[in-house]
Amino acid sequence: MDNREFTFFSSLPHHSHPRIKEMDFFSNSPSSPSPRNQQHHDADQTSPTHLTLHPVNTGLNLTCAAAGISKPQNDENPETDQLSLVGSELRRLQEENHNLRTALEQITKSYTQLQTQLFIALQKENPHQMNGMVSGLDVNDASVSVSDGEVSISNNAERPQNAAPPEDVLDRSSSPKAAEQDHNIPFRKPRVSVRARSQAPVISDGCQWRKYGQKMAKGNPYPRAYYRCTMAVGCPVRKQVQRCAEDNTVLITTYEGNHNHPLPPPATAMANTTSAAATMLLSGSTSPTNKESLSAGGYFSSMATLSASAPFPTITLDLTQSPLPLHGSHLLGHPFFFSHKQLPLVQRQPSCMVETVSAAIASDPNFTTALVAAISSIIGRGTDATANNS
DNA sequence: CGGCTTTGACCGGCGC
DNA sequence: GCGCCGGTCAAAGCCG
Repeated sequence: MDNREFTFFSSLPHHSHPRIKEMDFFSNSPSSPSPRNQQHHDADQTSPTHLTLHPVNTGLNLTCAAAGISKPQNDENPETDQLSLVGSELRRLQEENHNLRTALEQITKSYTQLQTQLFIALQKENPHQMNGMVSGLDVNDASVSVSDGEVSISNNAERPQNAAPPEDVLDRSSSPKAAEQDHNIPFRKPRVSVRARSQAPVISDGCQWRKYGQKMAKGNPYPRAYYRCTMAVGCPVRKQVQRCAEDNTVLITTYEGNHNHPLPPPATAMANTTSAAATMLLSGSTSPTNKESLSAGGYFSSMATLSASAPFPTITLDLTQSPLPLHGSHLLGHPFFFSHKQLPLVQRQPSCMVETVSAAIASDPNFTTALVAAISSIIGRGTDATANNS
C-alpha cells in the first residue's frame, strides 16, 4: 500500500510548524520552536500556577494569560506595544491560515480526483491485472466517481445503458434477475459493512427498521437478522445484523440498497463526513497488495477496506478498535481523524466535516450509530448519482 | 387495531 | 439432478 496520502496529509503539521513558530505570543524570545514549547514557555514564565494552554483554545488563553500578567514594576508601554504587535500578528496569521486552508482544500480535492482517475485508467489499461485485484468487480463496468467531495460507487452492470432514474435502480435491486437477464451480467449490489462493539441486539442508526426474517448462517452460532427500512414506503434499503462468530461483542451490520427518502438529521450530518472517508478509501488504492481487498491508502487502512472479492463490492468499516485509532501514528494526519487536542491553532480544517467528525469522535457515544446511517446513505447517493450521470 | 416480531416455508443460486 | 445455503415471504402471535 502506498503511503502517498499519509505523506501528503501528515506533512501538514510539519508545514505548519514554521507558521506557528511565529506565534509565540508569550515568549520573550521571538522564536519558539513549536506550540508545545510555547506552552512550556507560558507555564514556566508567565504563570506560576501552571496555566495550561489548550492548543485549540490558545486564543482564549492568550487573552487570559496576557491579562493575568502583572508586572507593575515594568513599564506599561512596551507591553502595550507587544500586545498590539501580537494582535496584528494574529490577524496576519488568521489571514494566512485562511489562505492555506483554501489551498489545502483545493489540493486535497484535486488529489482525490486524480487518484480516482488514475485508478480507473489503470483498470482500463490493464484489465487482467486489475481483475486479479478486484476479482469481484466487473472492471469494465465498475466506476468510481468523486464529485464535490462525494464518492459514487457504482457498478454499471446493475443498470441498463440508457439513463435510469434512481427509482429504476431501486426496482432492479428488488429484482436482480431481471437485470441479469437484460444484460447477461451477474448482478452485484454494493454493500457497506460496519463492525462495531455493541451489547445491544441492534444499533440504532436514526432510521426505522422492520425485521422480516432471521436465519442461522453457516459458520456462525449467532443468528443473522434481516431488517427492512420502513422510514418511507417502498424504501428498498435492507440491512443484516449479526454478531461476529469470533467475538460476540462485535456487531456486524451490513447495509444494502439506496434510501429513497431524506435521512434523519444525525445521519445526514454524518453523511458528508463519511463520504470523505469513502473517498479516501477508494482513492487511496492504485496499487493494492491484497488481491481480495482494496485497502484504503494511509489513514483508513487499519479500519476500512473496500472488498471486491464478491459477490458484492463491500466497504467494510471496522470500528471495533475502541477508542478509535486517534492516536495511531498514521491516522494523525488525516482530517477525518483530527482530534481537537491534536489540532494546532492555525490548522483546523475549514469544513464543518472535520468539526463534526472530530466532535463526534471525541464526545458522541453514538458516533458509530450515526456513522452507520451515513455510510448507508453514501452508497445510495453514489449509485443514484452515477445512475443519473449515465 | 395497527405495527412489529417470530418462525417455518418457500425460492433461487451455486457447487458437486 | 440434488442438496446446501442465503435471502425473502407470510401467517400467526405479541404488544402498546
